[in-house]
Amino acid sequence: MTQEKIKTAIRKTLQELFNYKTDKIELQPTKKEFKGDYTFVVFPLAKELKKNPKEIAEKLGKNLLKNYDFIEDFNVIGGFLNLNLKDEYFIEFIKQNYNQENFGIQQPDPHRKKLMVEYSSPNTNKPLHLGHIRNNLLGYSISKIFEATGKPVIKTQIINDRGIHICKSMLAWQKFGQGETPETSGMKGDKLVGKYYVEFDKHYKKQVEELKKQGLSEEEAKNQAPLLQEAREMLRKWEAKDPEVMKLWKMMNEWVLEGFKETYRELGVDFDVEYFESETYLLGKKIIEEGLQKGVFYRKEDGSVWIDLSDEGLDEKLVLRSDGTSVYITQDLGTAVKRFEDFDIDSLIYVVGNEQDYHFKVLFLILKKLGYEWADRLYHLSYGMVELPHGKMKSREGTVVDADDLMDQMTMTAKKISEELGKLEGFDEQEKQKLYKIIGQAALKYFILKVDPKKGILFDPVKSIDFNGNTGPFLQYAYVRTRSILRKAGDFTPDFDAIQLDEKERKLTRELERFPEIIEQAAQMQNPAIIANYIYELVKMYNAFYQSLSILQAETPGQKKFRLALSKLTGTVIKNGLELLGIQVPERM
RNA sequence: GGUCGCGUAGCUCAGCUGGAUAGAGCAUCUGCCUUCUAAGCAGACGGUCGCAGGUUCGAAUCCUGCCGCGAUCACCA
Repeated sequence: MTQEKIKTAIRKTLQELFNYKTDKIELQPTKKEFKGDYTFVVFPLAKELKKNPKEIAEKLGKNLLKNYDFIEDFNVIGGFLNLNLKDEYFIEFIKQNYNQENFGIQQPDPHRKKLMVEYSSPNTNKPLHLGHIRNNLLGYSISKIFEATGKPVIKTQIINDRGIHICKSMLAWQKFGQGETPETSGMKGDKLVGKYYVEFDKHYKKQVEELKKQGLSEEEAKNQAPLLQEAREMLRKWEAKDPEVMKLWKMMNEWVLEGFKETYRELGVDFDVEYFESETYLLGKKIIEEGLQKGVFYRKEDGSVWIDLSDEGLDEKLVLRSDGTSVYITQDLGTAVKRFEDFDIDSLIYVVGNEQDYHFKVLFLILKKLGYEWADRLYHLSYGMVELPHGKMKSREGTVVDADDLMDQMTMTAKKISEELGKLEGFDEQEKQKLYKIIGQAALKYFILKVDPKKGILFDPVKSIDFNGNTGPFLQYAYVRTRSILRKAGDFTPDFDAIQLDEKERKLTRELERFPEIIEQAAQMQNPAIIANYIYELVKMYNAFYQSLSILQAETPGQKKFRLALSKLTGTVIKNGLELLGIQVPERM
């Protein structure tokens, strides 16, 4: 990176002047109130060198100015050394990069060990909802971001296609479905199955009420309701591979998966490998055996197996039931190990909501105690819940926002706003439809990804989506303008004459320079919001530049070319940045 | 109750691993479409960074305590 030039210069000079060695030089863009392009803070050095910060800064500045020709000037305020760079420094950077479509984006290096990202991982008893959307967007985006740093990524999910909740929809369908299928009902498969999950709950509640009237306690009634008993029986049969149950299970699972596929496609996310819980739920028992031998676990009198994590500030945790069957964490132990066996990976990110923070803490700790060396390269990308103005989403109470419905709604909103503004008038119907979708998706995705994952989101489906300000469509629009200006200008060659740069041009260039660094940072912190907010900053600067400096009517040809190049690179960064968020960008709008 | 997370403008959020006078958008008000797309730009208004201490040249940022909100503490997943 070009910025490295400055850092290296500072590093060298510090060593020459004070015999002070350091690897990390932190450079920050100079605040607009002060003169300069980059600021180096010398306070931290003052202590170590036992010298007055101002003195250090002055000396450093003088030597930099003397020895490096890209430095124009410097000034010192307190312990801040503000460096003024020559125009050539910025021009050189633009010249090098303006034509690079992949600016900032690296190709995954096949020689590096891979990273696995697990996300989505739905249950097959109901459709995807708003919460899954946040999960999917985060998972997909973080995968893209890592790839852009050169790390190869395997995207995966584990489909929870087994268990009592699945049996509930199956049972309800069997009892009340009258042979209804996605074809006969015209419903999407996941919606149909979800309908019977709700149906189960309705009838179940009724039964519980009746039992309570007969004098049973709440708890007894819930436990003894015939429907639940039947569902449990069905689960037992499933585990015994009863052919009837298996057939039903396979059929309904296929319906759901077909439905998911469609939702994923609409959302623009995908997976490289899929795991199914029905195939992996028995894994992990071997690991328990292993752990018992190593003395990591212990067995209680009733046969259940536990781990004591109290010296880590956690509790005792069950890892195997007294009847020898596995619990959630047993399976997760098993699948984690399996993944490292199946693939050439060195780390694994789980994208899972923050209600499972504790679970993953325990999971990682156990794996560490078992001695897996990769255990400290497991990460939980934890994110906050999405809440609605009315409160929480509850699938049984019908207060969920369905993923498909939401996406449709976004397309409609995009259409409405576009029509009101009279945009897209020259486009034919097919192009329009495509654009509505792209714009609606951008609004939704950006709205969710721009906030820090660990924070909760308040999502108001009607009000919260806007196309002004810090939104997806705003950024798309900015990109489209960079394209339009290049179309007008036609081809140009990069022979920038000696020109003087405007303050806005310098600022924009300085911002562009940061892009590769920002990607690195977003990957490191596992936070796509860093990219989102960076692009927004960039676009604000671009708009200011665009609006107030005439690009095509620049005073000199060199200036015009420079501005065009600046426009082009800005467009590239917007595009690449948005694509890291899984947001498409149109050529025109 | 224990543990974890969050608390920044009326609202929604930034604030990059401690830096200079705290930043956007929405909302409210004022300007700017005959010149590259006004889904835009320029400006005004708006702050005890939950509260109280501490660490230091310097704290929204780190530490401690308290208050508020949320999650979690199952032989559920």
